[in-house]
Amino acid sequence: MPNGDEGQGATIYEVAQRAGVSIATVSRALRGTGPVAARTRERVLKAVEELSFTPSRLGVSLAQGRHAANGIVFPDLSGPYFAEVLLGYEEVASELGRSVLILSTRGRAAVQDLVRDLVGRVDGMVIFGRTVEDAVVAEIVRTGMPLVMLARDPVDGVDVVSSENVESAEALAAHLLGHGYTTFALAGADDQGDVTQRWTGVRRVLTGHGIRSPEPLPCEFTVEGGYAAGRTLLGGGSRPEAVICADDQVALGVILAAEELGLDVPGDVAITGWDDIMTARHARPALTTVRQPMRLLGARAAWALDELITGARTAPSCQILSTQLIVRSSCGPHPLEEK
Amino acid sequence: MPNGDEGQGATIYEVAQRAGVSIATVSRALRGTGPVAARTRERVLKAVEELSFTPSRLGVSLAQGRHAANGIVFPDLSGPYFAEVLLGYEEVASELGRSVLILSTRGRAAVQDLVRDLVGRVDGMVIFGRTVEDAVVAEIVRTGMPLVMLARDPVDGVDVVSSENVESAEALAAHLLGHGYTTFALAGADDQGDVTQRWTGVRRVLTGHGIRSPEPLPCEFTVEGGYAAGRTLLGGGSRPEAVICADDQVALGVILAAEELGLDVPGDVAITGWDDIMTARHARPALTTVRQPMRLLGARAAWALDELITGARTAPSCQILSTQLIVRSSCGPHPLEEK
DNA sequence: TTGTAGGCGTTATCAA
DNA sequence: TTGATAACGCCTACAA
Repeated sequence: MPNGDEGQGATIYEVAQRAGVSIATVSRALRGTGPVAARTRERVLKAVEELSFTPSRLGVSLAQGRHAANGIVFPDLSGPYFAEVLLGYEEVASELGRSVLILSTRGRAAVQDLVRDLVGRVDGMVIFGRTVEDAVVAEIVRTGMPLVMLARDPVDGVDVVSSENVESAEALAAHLLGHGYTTFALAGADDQGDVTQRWTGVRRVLTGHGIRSPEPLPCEFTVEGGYAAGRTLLGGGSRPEAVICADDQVALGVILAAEELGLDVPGDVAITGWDDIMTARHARPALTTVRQPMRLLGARAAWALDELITGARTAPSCQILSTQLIVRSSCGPHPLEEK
Repeated sequence: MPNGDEGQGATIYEVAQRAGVSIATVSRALRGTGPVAARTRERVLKAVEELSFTPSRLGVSLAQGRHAANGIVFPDLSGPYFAEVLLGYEEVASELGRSVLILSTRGRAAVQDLVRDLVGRVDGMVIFGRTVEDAVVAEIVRTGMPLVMLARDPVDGVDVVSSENVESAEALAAHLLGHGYTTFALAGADDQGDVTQRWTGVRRVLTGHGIRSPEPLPCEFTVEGGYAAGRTLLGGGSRPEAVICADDQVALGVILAAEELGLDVPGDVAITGWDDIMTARHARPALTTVRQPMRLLGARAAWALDELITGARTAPSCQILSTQLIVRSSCGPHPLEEK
C-alpha cells in the first residue's frame, strides 16, 4: 500500500475534505451524535477507512473536558499484594472505558510533584494508604478530584475501601492464645494504615487476657525486611513464643531468620502472616495467615471511583471487605480448641 | 483561605491577567524559555502561587505534540513475573519524566481497540510477546509509534528485550541429564514467546543425547494451570522422571498435583521451574529454576524506548539479558557432576 | 440534514 | 523584554 498518506496523523479536517463534507458532519457521523444522511455517512466512513483516521485522544479530551483515564498510586509493586489489587483495578477500570495510569512512590524523592502531575492526567484516582502525605491528599480533595483511598483508616469526606482488619486480627490472636502461647512479638508497623488496624485487634485480645502488648518492631514489608526483623526478635535473649507479622512477606523473612538461627518453626517459635499470597500456601512451613480479597479490593475501588466520577454518587462511602483466617502449620500443631 | 477562587482550573489567561502581562510572558516565565525581566517574573510567580496554577496537561501535550507518557501491554499481572517487570519499567519511565499507562489483555475481547486507544495516549509503548496479534503490532509499527517488544523472538525492525533462554535451557537440561533422568515431560507452551525458546534449548540437548523430545503440554501459566497439567502428566501410566515447566508457577502447580497423587518430589519425579520468583525459594521442595532479571528487563525496555522516542537511536536493537541456573532441591539430590 | 464558528489551554513564532 | 496570534485536533451550540 505505497500511497503517500501516512496512516498516522490524519485529522478530522482531512477526512472532511476527502468526504466532501464539514468536520461537524464527520464528528456526528463518527459519534452518532446527530442526524446524518445515510449516503453522507457512507462517504465519511469510507474516507475514515482510507485515511485510517483515529480521533486524537488529546483533541477529544480537550473538547470533552475529560481524560477517560484513572490513576492509582501505590508504594511498591514488589510482592503480590499490590500487583493483585492493581490487576482487579485495571480490569474494572478498563471495562468502564477508562485507561489506567500507575505511579509507584517507592524510593521517589518528589512524590508530591509526581502525584500532582498524575492529577492532571486523570478524571479520578485511587491512593493506597501510607503512600502520600495527608497534606497532599487534602490538596487533591480540594481540587475536587474524585478520590478513593485504599487500605487505611477512614478519612473525612473521602471514599475508603479496606479489608476488615481488626476483627480478623482478634481472631488470629485468639487462635494463637488457644495454642497456649503467652509471649508475642509483632513485626512491622505503619501509620494509620491497615497494619495499625491489625495491631489494634491483636493487642485488644492480648491485653484482654492479661498479656503485655508488645510494641511492633518497624520493618520494611518485604522478605528482606522480615528477615532483618526476625534476626532482631529471635536472636536476642528473651525469644517470644510467637511472632505475628504485618504481612506474609515479612513472615517469610522471619522464617528465614529463624532457620538461620537454628530454630524450628513452629516448634521453637510460631509465625503468622497476613494476605495469603501464593507463597503462603507453598512455603515451608505453610503459613498461617489472614486472607484478604486483593483483587476485589481493586475492583471495588474502581467501581466506587466510577460512581464518583459520573456523579452517580456524591456522598463518600466506606467499604470494608471481609477476610478469612487461614490456619496452616506455621503456628504449630492444631490445638484442641480447633473450631 | 475562604476566597472565591477555586484552586482548580485556573488557566494561563487568569494568571496573565492577575499579573498584568500576556500569556506568552507567563509561559516564558514558567518554562524559562525566553527572556523575562526579574520583576515581571516575580509578579507572574506570585499570581501563579495565588491561583495555585498548574498548566493543563492536555494543553501542554496538544501544543507540544507529545504526551510525556508511555504504555505497556501485558497478558496478566497475576504472578510475580509481570509485576516485577512492570516495576522496573515504571521506575525508569518515571525517572525519565514519563507517566506509565498499563493495559492487561487478560480475558479481554476487543484487545485491538484497547491497544489502539492506548496508542493515542502515549509517545511509545512496550508490548510483551504473546499479547497482541502480529497484525496489530505491524499496524502500530506502521504509525511510527516507538515500540519495544519484550520476551519474544526477534521481530523485523522492532526493538526487542529478552532474557537469554536457549542456552540456559540447555544448561538446565544438561543438569537434569547429569542426574541420570532419561524420560521427560514439558509443561506449558506458547507461540514465538520465551517459552518456545526454552523448549528449543531443552530439546536440542535431549535429542543430542539420543532422548526422544517430548511435545510440550499446553497449559495456562498459573499454579492452577500447572496443577491441571501435572494431573495429566503424572496421573497416566508412563510417568516421566522429570517435568520441566515453562515457569515457576506452573512448577508449583505440578508439585501440588504430584503431592495429591501421592508422589514424592523429587523422589518420584523431579520438577523444575523458570523465573525464580520469590516462592521458588520458599517452596517445599525448593524449586530448581532459572533466574531471569525481571526488573532489569523492564528497566531496559524503558531505556530502549526512551532512545527511540527522543531519537537518540533509530536503528532497532535487540538485547538479551543473561540468566542463571539455580539448583535447589526439586530436581533431586545433588549428583556427582556437581559443578 | 449540513455548515460555521467559538472554545478547550497551551506553546511558539514573529513583530514591536 | 514583551505582546499578538496562529497553531494543535476535536466537539458542539447555533444558523442555515
